[in-house]
Amino acid sequence: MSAKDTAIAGISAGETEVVRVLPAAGALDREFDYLMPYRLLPGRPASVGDRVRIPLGPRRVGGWVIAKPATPATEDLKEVLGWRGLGPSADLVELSAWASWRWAGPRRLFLQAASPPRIVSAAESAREGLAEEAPLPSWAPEGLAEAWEARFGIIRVAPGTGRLPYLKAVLAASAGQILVLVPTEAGASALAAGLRGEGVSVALLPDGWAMARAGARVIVGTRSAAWAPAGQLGTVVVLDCHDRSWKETRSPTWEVPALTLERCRRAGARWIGLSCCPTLALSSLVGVFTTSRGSERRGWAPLEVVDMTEEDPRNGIVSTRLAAIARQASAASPLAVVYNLKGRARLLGCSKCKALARCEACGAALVGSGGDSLSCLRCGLVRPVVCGSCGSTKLATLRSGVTRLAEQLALLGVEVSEGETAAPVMVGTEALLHRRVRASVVVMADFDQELLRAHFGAAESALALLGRASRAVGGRAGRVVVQTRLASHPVLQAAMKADPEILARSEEPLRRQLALPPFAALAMVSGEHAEEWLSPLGEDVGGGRSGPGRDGSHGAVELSQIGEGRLVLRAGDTQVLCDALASLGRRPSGVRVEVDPQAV
DNA sequence: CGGACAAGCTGA
DNA sequence: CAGCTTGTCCGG
Repeated sequence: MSAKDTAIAGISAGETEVVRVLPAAGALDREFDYLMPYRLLPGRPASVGDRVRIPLGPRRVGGWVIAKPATPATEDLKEVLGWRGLGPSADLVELSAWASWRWAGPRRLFLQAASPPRIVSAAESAREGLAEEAPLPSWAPEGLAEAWEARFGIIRVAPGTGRLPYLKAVLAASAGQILVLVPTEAGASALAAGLRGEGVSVALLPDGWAMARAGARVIVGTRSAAWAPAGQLGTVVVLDCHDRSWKETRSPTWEVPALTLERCRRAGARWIGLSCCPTLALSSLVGVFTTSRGSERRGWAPLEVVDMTEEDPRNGIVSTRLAAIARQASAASPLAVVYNLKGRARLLGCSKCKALARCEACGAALVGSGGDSLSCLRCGLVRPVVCGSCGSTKLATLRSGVTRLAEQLALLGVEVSEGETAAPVMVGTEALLHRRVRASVVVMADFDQELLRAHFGAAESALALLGRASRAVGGRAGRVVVQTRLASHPVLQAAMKADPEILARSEEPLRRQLALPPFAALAMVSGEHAEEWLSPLGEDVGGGRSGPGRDGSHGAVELSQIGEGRLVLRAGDTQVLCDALASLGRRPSGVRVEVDPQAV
């Protein structure tokens, strides 16, 4: 008998508990019951969320305790092999089940996101006295009082509005822990540093997992931090809650705003989103509270529209206006030119027979790779510059890439850097704006590419991009120049008048008419056996015929084919959509489901 | 998922 | 009929 055999809180020596475990291995989304021997426990009973190692058939795999059933599923139970540290708290284990329904994905992936990056045996004991709720201070910045009162709210702020005042006011008033989610890692660590400077204890995820679990007052992180351990969650703040990076692009395609809203509902916590251009989808879930017209106007940079329909076509992408702006740029007043096509020449055509330069192997467009060869970005084929149809060696650039643009600007005699943030003139893709570039002027070289994207969220993304550009130039103090053939597009009107509502008003009827979110819930299902897997939902796939469920339990869903092996499932709301997906049996590997797809 | 095992195919 | 592939089922 070792010292460990003495009784521990909740269990006496010799007794064992039954734990229900979800294995971490593979695509096995099933749970199994085991005996948890007390000798393996860390001086307390097993908790829901604990990580354990279990025998599964001939294998030994990791897993999570997801319940402690009073009566096991079978008589004959095997023993847990070992206790492997703390995992998600019980409320997050429950939330993982919800997320698995909501985004039709395996639960283990959500539990993984909610687990510490390394084994944590015990939460650090730095627990502070948790704050009580206090009234919002009188100096709280605009919009916060209304959102605070509503408990769930988006505050529509101008681009580049300082976040620290909002966070300090939340810190003064919020009970419990405050979870702050920032779109980029750089932004998260900068914010954590800023708050620490104010003397606040901050856990920066993922490394600060144990500290968050131990009760840090503020938890800061990026997407996966939505799953941060916070036993006493008081408020969640999502910065730039419209940002596309809040959506996980790999399946399951969960997203931070919807997940944290559900988390707050369950925890009785507040949810505050900050955004310069709230999306329709999110505005349909939470109220939007505006700030004054004056402060919004100060944050949006003056917008200059260069109408490319009036431009000499021989100038290509470098309009007379862009050339003039580039010549004026200096180290003290830098220019950033944003162009979303990489490389040198993205679309080539034969000057003689007008045929497009396409890859013989796969049919994709061939791009110029600098010297005297063409290459295919899809399959990697490289071949000399010769027209595939007539053999001519004279090809014309129909659409040039960012490198070509940089070369053209350099011809004007200005110092140009590509992708860097150094020279008076910087040329790069959208990524340039993500890197917190400082510029006096930002030129969007071909904004029509953003406006004309075939996705229903294209216009909203385009406005978000202008918001980012406004932030880069410091709002009113700078300038954003847009080259376009769609000079009166509502996105441009909205940015020009510093009023995102203008875009919302034009988008809403379109979305309603086309039954797109937020007026319908969509899921894209793709892969070889997609149609077969979906067949219980309706007979006719392809014609867009609706097929109510056999038992009628999940209401009407509609299935339509949008491409080779790509189907869209449409329902009146998320509940109906997710119930329909959940009613289907095990998904064959290779069938991919994307709930709330961006691109339809 | 990954292993176990059964059923089906092949070649001598 | 051994040896191999392919498919289906199971795990507590």
